This record gives sequence, C-alpha cells and structure tokens, in this order.
Amino acid sequence: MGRAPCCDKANVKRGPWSPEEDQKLKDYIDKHGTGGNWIALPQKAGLRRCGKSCRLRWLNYLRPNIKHGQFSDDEDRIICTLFANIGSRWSIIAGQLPGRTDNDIKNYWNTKLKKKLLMTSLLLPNPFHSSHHKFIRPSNNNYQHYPSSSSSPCSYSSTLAPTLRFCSNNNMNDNTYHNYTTLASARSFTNEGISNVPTNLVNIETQDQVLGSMQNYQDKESPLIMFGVAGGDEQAGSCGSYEQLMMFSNGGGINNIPQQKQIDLGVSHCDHNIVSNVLDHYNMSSDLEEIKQLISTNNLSCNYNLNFFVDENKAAVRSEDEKVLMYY
DNA sequence: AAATTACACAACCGCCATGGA
DNA sequence: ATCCATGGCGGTTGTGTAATT
Repeated sequence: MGRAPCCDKANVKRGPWSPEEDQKLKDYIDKHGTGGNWIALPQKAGLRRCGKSCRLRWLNYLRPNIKHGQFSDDEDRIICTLFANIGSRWSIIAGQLPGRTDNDIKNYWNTKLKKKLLMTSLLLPNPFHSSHHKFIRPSNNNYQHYPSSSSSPCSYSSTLAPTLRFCSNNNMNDNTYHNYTTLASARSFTNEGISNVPTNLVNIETQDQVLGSMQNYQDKESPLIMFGVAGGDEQAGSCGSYEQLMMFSNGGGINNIPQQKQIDLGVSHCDHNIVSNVLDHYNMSSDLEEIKQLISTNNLSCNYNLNFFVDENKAAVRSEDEKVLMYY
C-alpha cells in the first residue's frame, strides 16, 4: 500500500491550464493570498485542480515579476558557474537569478545550455593527443600528494583557483548562497586590488578561503596531475568554477576525482603554442583576446605558471600570479 | 498536403524535510 | 517520540508547435 494521494485524482483536472483557470487562481490569490495551505486552496478558489498543481502554476507562471524569454550571457554564466559548484540545485540557482524559476532554469539547462557547452567543448583538441606538446611530469608514478605549500617534483602550480565569492553583506558565514564568479568575469584582478567588481559586493573570498587549501597529486594509472581540495567530498576540486570541466563532474574534491575521471593537468612549462592552440578553440568571448595577448606578451611558459584543466577534450587555463588568465 | 520528427517548456510524480498535533 | 499533512524540490513525462521529410 502506497502513500495516500494528496487529492482525488479522479475528480481533478489535469494538463494545461486554461486562461479562465489562470484568472481564477490569480484573482483568488490577489484577494486572499495563498493562505498557507495549497491543498485547500483550489476548492476555495473554485478550481478543479490539485493543490500542488495550483502551487506550481502560481510559482512558475502566474506570480508577479516572472521573467520569460531569452537568457542573457550573464545569466548563462551564473547558471554554469553555480552548476559547476553546487550541481543541479535549481532552486538555489534560481535564487541568484531574479525573475527566473527553478523550472525555467532546469528546462533551459537540459534543452539548451548543456548542449551549448558541449558543442564548445567538442571543438577543443585533446592536448594529450597533440603531436608537439611536452608535458613535464613527475618521474614517480605512485599516488602522491603534494601539499600546496611544498614543492612537487616538478613545478606544477598548486595555487588557488581564482574563484571569488561575493557577499552582499558583511557576514561570510551565513549559509545563503552568494554570487560566485571567476576572475574572467571580475576582470583585472591583481594582488593590489580588484577593479570592475560591483561596488555593492562587500566581501571577497578566494577559493582558498572558501574551500580550503588545494592539493595536487598524481594518479598512479595515468600521467596526470590532479588538483583538489584536501579532504573535500562534496565540493568541487580546484576547478570549482570551470564550467567547461565541471560540466562532466559532480563536484567532489580530491577524494572523488578518480571516480569522476576528472583530470586537472598542471602544465607548468608547456610549449605556449599548445596554449594558443587550445585557446583558439575557445572563440567565444573577448576574454580570449585578453588571454592571448597576455600569452604573447609575457612568454607565459616562463613567467607564468599555467595550469590546464583538462577533461578529455576540455580545458581551462589560469595563471599563478592572479592576473586574468582563466577562460571558460 | 500529410505524416513524422524534433524541440521547448509546462506539468506531473514521487521522494524528502519540516513542523504541528 | 511518533505520526501525518504539507510544501518544496528535482527528475521525468506530456503536450503543443515548428521544422523536416
């Protein structure tokens, strides 16, 4: 015997709402509010609908200030970043996008955004199969953890991913989700200061502060260096905000990386042609030009400690000196 | 022009958390 | 402490429409 149904399914209308039903529901709620009881509402409002159906109709369609229509690039970015950080928690993601509903975002992700990202990713070459690159890697093929503070057998960067967490009040410890962004969207982040960050955002945390110190290690079964947060299980690893990468992982930090086949490859001293080749395939944003400019003017392979975060065909890039280099 | 397929998005289902009795 | 009603959520399905064959 299963759970008792919330309403009498036989006497309840289902399927698309008519304009008349919408009007009845809207009129009733405008006049009386929801009364804190959706189950009782339909009868009071003269609707032959399940209370849950009324609630959904109101929340997703009828309530004021619902935004319909195309998602902006900024909205895309927020969705991707949050998805990378917290997964399919649509209601939380919706909380960051005024006027959007969780259902809307979920549909948008499932039907368009995911594909859009996938197409972008598929355009990338796989750096492992490139003929002219040379990845420097440790000679030791055992699992090996390299705390971020110590030097690894080669100069992999274990710097912090340039993820920023903005907080619109002064309390970073409250549990509400704030806007996550990346250096690429914050722009012009340096050790001296941050420009172009919205002034209404008070506090800024680096991923180090948010997630803890990064570690990297080498998988004994692959020549790859993994990055992640020590002891992390739910959180994303070093690539917490790299949508291109995280699309295909569920988060998980360093402990779960092997299971997810998530690959973060440190490429400290790679041929910078590789960087350019990969970036050429990310031809989506003006950030690309910024990155390429930095690469070409700064002999990156020497002056910057670049990381590629690679998952099969996908990659992102960042620098160690906290200038804008990441692309996603 | 009709049939079929693809797509977008609205709606439903079932599970889980919560709070009151 | 337990039960139960309800709300909230995320996954999935259904439906209408546009595009294609």
